[in-house]
Amino acid sequence: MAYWLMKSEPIEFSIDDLAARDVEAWNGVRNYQARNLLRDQITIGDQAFFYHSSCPQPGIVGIMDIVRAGYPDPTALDPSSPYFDPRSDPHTPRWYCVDVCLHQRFPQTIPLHTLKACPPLQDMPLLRRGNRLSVMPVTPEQWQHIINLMPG
DNA sequence: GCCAACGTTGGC
DNA sequence: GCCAACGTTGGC
Repeated sequence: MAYWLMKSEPIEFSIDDLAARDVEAWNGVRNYQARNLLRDQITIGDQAFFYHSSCPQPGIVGIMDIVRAGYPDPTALDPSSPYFDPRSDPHTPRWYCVDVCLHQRFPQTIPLHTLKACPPLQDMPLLRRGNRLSVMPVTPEQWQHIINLMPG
């Protein structure tokens, strides 16, 4: 049982979009470091924070359950997909995805500036300068600290 | 829209 | 294998 944080631009895919689905493939990740996590580390029963990036209020908006471990990302092989990678080979998959479902939508966003103000969270990759990882690990301590930031 | 930071590409 | 150029990310 491990914890993660996954970013999405809400203009592309938001927590509202996820709430409308039973299960959603978290696909389109095209970064090798994130790919390795999706392929090798993230598994059924793990949980992940849903993070909204590149938007008016960047921050954590809810929790997802991982319901299927890493498998080859079909969008990489689909010429009609915006995530199509012409160099992908079906026999040696380059990109991976996992399936997620919504566990909880927070009543309000935990904004990035709130996370930045928490000393126990300063080691999160999310808060490192220039960080660009869209899938990253969260320690149990960080996870609990963030949960405790929610009112109620 | 700006720009810093970073990953990827490709020439050599 | 180096490294400059380029494209992308993402906060502000």
